[in-house]
Parts: sequence; structure tokens; C-alpha cells
Amino acid sequence: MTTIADVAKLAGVSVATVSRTLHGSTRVEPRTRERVLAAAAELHYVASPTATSLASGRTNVVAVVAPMMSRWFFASIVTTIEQALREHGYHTLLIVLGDRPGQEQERLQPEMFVKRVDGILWLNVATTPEETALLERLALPMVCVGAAIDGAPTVLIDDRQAARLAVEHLLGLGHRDIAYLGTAVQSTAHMSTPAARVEAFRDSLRVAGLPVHAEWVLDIDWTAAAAAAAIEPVLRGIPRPSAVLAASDEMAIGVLGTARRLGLRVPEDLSVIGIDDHTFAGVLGLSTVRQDVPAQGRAAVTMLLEAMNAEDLDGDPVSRIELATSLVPRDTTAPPP
Amino acid sequence: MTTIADVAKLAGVSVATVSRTLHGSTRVEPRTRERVLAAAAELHYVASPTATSLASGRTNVVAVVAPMMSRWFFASIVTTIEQALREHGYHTLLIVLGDRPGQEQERLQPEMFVKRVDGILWLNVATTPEETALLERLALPMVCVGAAIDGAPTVLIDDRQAARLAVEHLLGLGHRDIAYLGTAVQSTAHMSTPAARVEAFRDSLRVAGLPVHAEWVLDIDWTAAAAAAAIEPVLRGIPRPSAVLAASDEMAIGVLGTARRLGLRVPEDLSVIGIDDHTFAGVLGLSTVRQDVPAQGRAAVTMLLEAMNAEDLDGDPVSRIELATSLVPRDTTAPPP
DNA sequence: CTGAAAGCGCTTACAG
DNA sequence: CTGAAAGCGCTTACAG
Repeated sequence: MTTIADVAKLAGVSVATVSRTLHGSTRVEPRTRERVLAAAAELHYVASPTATSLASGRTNVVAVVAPMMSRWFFASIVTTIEQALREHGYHTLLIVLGDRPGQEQERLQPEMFVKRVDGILWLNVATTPEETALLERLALPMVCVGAAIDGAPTVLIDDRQAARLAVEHLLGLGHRDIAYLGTAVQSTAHMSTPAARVEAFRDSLRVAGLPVHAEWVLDIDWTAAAAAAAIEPVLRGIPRPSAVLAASDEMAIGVLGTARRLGLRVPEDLSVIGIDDHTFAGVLGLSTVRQDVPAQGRAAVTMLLEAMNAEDLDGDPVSRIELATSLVPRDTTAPPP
Repeated sequence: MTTIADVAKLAGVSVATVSRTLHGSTRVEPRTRERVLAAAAELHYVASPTATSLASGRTNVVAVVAPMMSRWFFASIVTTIEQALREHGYHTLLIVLGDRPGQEQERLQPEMFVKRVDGILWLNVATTPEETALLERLALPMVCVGAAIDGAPTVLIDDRQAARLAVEHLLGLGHRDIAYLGTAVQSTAHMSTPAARVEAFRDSLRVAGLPVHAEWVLDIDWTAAAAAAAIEPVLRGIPRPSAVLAASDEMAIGVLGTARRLGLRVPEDLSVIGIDDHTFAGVLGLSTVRQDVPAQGRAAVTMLLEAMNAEDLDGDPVSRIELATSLVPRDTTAPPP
């Protein structure tokens, strides 16, 4: 591999001058600058990031921590984040943690971060107290998306509004018997999204003077398969709900599947609405509440860049960005039978 | 941050001894070993990966290059890969390239890899000749999944078999008029999967003595939305196919959506089959041909680890792993009307 | 078994 | 504007 010394020799200057013309703040005489650039190009010189980091103290790497990639939200936001970071000269170290905190062994290791990354983007991962403590001890610039950790800046959507929009849509259609999928499970107990959505669901019914059917509020793990299984007894029951609100489109798709298997027509016999506006929502005609995932990713990156470039590492701006959501009615919701 | 010198001082030994007891091959006297370990623990010492890399020449980082994260295949395989790499002490640098080669600017930069990673996992990304040349110049250990690049080891599925299984399933049911979605688009022209699948489709019909309806073989970009749009005129046409084979489940889901909108019952009026066994396939009752994505990810990691640890960097084993697929008939395929 | 020292490839004050 | 030199925090022969 060619080093800075090779370039210096070919250009007939010192390594310091090479370093300066390549990134330096100081001025370099145009002619020597050209010589250096030519030599670097000729040798296909690429500075060793490892040496650069050691000397400069910055790694230009950001850790992106997600509980999984297989869910639409994470796949989408990671794509946006990786591109936004790259535009700003940062590389993305991906850490997929799994969504069950405190399993067999510690999921989070200091080695993942210490002196390896300049900052952390924490995506909707529930933490144990030990993990929170570790992150605090790390004292790295960090921005959370979805789940907030202690005093870290956070970007999220207005989860209460999202659920409220969905409920109000169903109420407006005339529904009174509404099932809900996706309360806070054990593994997400520390996260605000599941709790906020189900609370808003309950509140909206209450405001409308309607009862909440406790046995129709289901506590499952936010996958399509779990939703499909959990909703079956409810849809077979008598009476059964005339509408289902799923806290995510993936769960809503599971409900669609079960309705089809049971011979229930959607929306004639059953209305179904989700939250997300998943890639498949349009194609399947799924009514939903849309959240702008790329916007969340870009906002998080912007906030992290600010935090990493902040002079004083103490002055927590404790910023918080909350994005609005919007109703997208499609074909799976209609007045009750 | 605490350094190796801090640990050495606290333990009353030299930094060399600390380094040795922490990773060294050489023996260290049990008592000094204990002192060092205690000191390291007390100080929460974590070696600077940057300094370690510079001194040792290895980064313990692998670049994972994917065209996107938003497709099921990539989300799934990246999850597996990240975990497999971590188990072996490697970190994952994620690079999302976009699926259109040769856009505005070069997608691939030497800076992404040079002296930054020990190896590359190349996931199904079509390359331009310039990109291939760059990768060759890099001379890094590399394993490809899906798309093969020059002499690099590759893991893929038997694409011809996958398409054949699907066609034979439809033929067995009595279908003779079959549409096909997902031939090689411009952006995937250099990749073997799209071509292999459509060729196997054609061959299978030919073997059965059936004609291929050219206007029913559609060239789209492998998304559900594109499939939903492209299949519409075909399903509205007279005559129309009695079955659709989509080269991916995501496209098949798009077809399901359009069939529903047009009031076509599946499978009574139209059979639909995909390839993948996507997370949603079970829930939606989609017949498909299953590919084992985690197995592909694990195989790729194993091959890359071997390549990175190989003594002689020249002896290309040019290995190639081809995994079989299996038919998973569900509810969306039935005999033609 | 252990320490002193060179070296990995950069950056960055400090002189000039 | 440019160079010599120290320093970033490790690893690894080389002596002892």
C-alpha cells in the first residue's frame, strides 16, 4: 500500500506538506500543491484511516444500533441514515442488537463503541438499566430515534396523534367495536411508542363515550405472523369487532391474511387500518396513518452531526423533534356492516 | 480515555506485558497476569481499535455492500451477516449503494475500503466495468452473494431450479397460460439471477410443449408497486393468463393487490406464485418457492473468514456454493378456472 | 517470563 | 509557505 511518505518522496516535499495539501487548513503554495496532488493521484494514494484516526482522535465512523433489520421501519431508516452520513463524510458501523434485552449474554459491549466511533444513532432499541449505564459511561454524542434514553436528543413521531387519527377515522365511519393490536410487550416495556399508541386509542374511545373491550386489546410482538394468529379468536368470537386498528402496518397485513382465511370480506365485513404506510400498504389498499421515515432519519443525522461538532460536550441542548403523521384512507376501511 | 500505559502503571508492569496478557500468544506468569487483568478491569480498559489496527495491520472490520435495505432479501441477509461476523470478532461497515450503477457520480470510492476493512461481502449489486476494476485493484478478500464478480467466491441459490419448481407446480395444476414478472432490467443486466429465472421459465414451458406469450413476460424493477402496475393491462386483457409467476414474492404481492382491485378472485380466477418465502408469504397464503437466506448469509461469512485467514493470497479456491430451493404451495395456486 | 525500543502512518504545533 | 519532530496507542521482534 502506498503511504504518505511515498507521495512526499515523489512530489519532493515533506509528509507534513502532503498532509496539509490533502486536508490541511493552512495555505500551500499552488505549485507545490499541484505537485502533491499529481503524485497522490499517480500513486492512487488513499490515506490510512486508521493512522488518521490515531493522530487526529476522530474516526469518522458512526454506530447505528437497531434491534433488527427485518422490519420495514428499520430497513427504511437505515438506508436513509447511511446515505446521509456518507454525504457528510461518515461511515456507518451497523449493530443489530436483537429485540430482547438481557438475553443469554450482554448484547452491548464497550468494544463496539470505545474509540471506534464518533457518535451513536440509537434506533428504537429498548435498553436494560445496565445498558443505559454503559451508554452514559461511554459519553459519546448520541441521538435516539423512537426510544428516548435519558437526556439524549430524540426524534420521533407524534405517536398519540397517529393512533388518534386512526381511531377517529374509524369512528367517523361509524365503528363502535374496535379491536387494537400491539400494546407494550415485555420486550418493549421501556419504549414510549407502544404505550403512547394504545393510550391514545383508549383515550379516543373514552372521549367518544365508547367502552374499551379489554379482550380486544391484544399484546403481541408486532410481527405480521403474531398478529395473524392473535386476531383469529377475536374474529371468530361473537360478537366480534367491526374494525381492527393495528399499531403497525405489518400487523395490519397479518389481520388481512386472517380475515381472508376466515372468509371475512374487507372492508364489507371488517375494516382494518394500520400505522406506517409500509411499502406494501398502497399495493394492498391498506388504510393507514403515514409516518415519514426518511425525514426521521435525516433529522437524526443532522442532530448527531451537530452534537459531534459541538465545542462544549456538556451543554446538552436536549433537543427533541416530533414529526406529525397523516391519515391515508384506502380500501380496507368502510362503514360497519 | 484510559490507555495501555495507565493499565501498565497500575499493574506495575510494562505496556508490552499488558499487551501480551490481553491478546498475546506468549506465556505470562499467572500472578502478573492476574494483576494486569485486575488493573484493566478496574480502569474499564478497552484497547483503542485504531491503534491496534495501525500496529497490527488488521482492522477486524468487514464491508457489507448492498444495493438497498428496503427489500426483504437484503434486510434478512444483513441481519444474519452482522451477527455471524460479530460472533467471529468482526464489525460490520454497511454500504448501501443504490441499485442503479453509474448514476450522477461514482458510487464506489476507494476510501470506503482501503486500509479500512479486512474484507468485503458483496450482496447482489450489479457493477460497472469501472467498479469491477476498482474492486480488483483493491485486492481485498471478497465473497459475493447472488451476483458473481470475476473470480470471487460466490454463494447463490439455484435460480433455474427455483423458477422451474414454480412453473412445474403451475403446469401440474393444469395451467397453460402463464405470465412472468421480473426479467432482467437494465439495472440488473449484469446479474445472473433475473436472467437465470426467466430462462428457466421459458425452458420449462418449452419442455412442456407450451408457447411463451411474449407480451406476458414483463420487464419491471422487482418492486411490489411496479408489479401491481405492470400486471394490470395483462389481467384486463382478453385472453388473460390463468396464472402469474413472479420472480420475487414482493412482486407477487403486487399482483395479489391488483387482482383484488380488479375483482379477480385468487386462486379461483387467477393463480399467483412467487419466489422467496417472504415474511408475509405465510400470512397472505402466498404459494412460493422458498430460499434459505440465513444459510446464504452464514455461508458467505464462513467463506470470507477463510479467505481473510488464508496464508497465500493468490491461491484462489474459486469456490461456489449453490443452495437448493423448495416449493411451498399455499392458497394462491389452484387449477385454472 | 518480561522490558526497552522500534515502528505502524498519519496530524499538528513549533520553528524558521 | 514548508520542514523536522513529537505524539497518537498499540504490537512485536529482540534482548536479557
